[in-house]
Amino acid sequence: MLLKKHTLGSLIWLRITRFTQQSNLLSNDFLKSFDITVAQFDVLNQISTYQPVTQNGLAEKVTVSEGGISRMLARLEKEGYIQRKQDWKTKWITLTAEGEKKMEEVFEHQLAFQTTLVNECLTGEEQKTLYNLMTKLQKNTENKTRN
Amino acid sequence: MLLKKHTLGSLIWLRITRFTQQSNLLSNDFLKSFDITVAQFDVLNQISTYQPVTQNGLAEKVTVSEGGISRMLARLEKEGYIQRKQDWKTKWITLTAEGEKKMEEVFEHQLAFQTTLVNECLTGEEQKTLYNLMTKLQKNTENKTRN
DNA sequence: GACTATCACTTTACACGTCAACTGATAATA
DNA sequence: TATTATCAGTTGACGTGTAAAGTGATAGTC
Repeated sequence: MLLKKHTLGSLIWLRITRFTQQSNLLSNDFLKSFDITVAQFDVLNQISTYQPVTQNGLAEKVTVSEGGISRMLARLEKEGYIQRKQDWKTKWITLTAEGEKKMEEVFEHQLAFQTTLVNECLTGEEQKTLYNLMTKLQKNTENKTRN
Repeated sequence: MLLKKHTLGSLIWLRITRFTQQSNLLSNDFLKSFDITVAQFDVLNQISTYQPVTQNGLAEKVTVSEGGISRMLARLEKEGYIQRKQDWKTKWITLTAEGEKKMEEVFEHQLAFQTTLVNECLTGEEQKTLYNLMTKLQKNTENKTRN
């Protein structure tokens, strides 16, 4: 019996997986000069946007487990980028002055880096299309995760 | 001064990152019943397609570092799914009978799982478009990695 | 006031990824 | 033969993800 080796869906999945892996490599390499990783940038960026925010809320924003965000924040706190204030049962996260400064320093470069990677190979129209399709796909997947 | 918070490129990047993370969660959860992870499936699948293959070759196929593939294969060998045969300077990787059996058992289910995730939210036409755009993007990124 | 529940977070054990330093097999040369 | 280079893979230190068990603060109930 002849078995199907792949479908359009599985090919898409493969491309996305490889892209993510490779683009993280590039980003980490780039961010090394700022002494920060792409995961740390992602978290700091979300805090900067949504602060003050609880750990739970942050975990949801960056799609990471509670345990994962706990460890990440411990590191960022040790580095002096963020602070946690216990209030009632929850801890509220904010950037420290040093964290704000770091983000100011890094943000535009990382944004330019990501933007260039896409601009180099896709037209504006193509980017809009890709964004719409990826949004559909991601939202569908997100809904399934909530169960 | 008003700073730009994001570009189409960075929004795409975010969607892709979140999708990857969430879809890996779902896949791992699904594959748990087969006692295998999505990373292991990916590697076994590549071996099954390209065997016999060297560790170097395999590392490139799955976009993982030499060290990473070495550890992964050590695990898979311990589980009895693959074997490594030293020949000259290189080690050639093949699936064992048990590995073949595992893949036969898992493959179609994982393929169906991935396919469904995409079919649920995108039309055939949209899938073709997404595949083409992701291919462009991934290839562009891949080229940059080679330097 | 003591018991229990619950929420928010932490910790542990482990998978999987990186880089950089190391090892082992072969080849090439003095 | 001894020295050195090189290629292929391994290992160590560490970042980041998970699940599941543990902890500490608060609330509700007997």
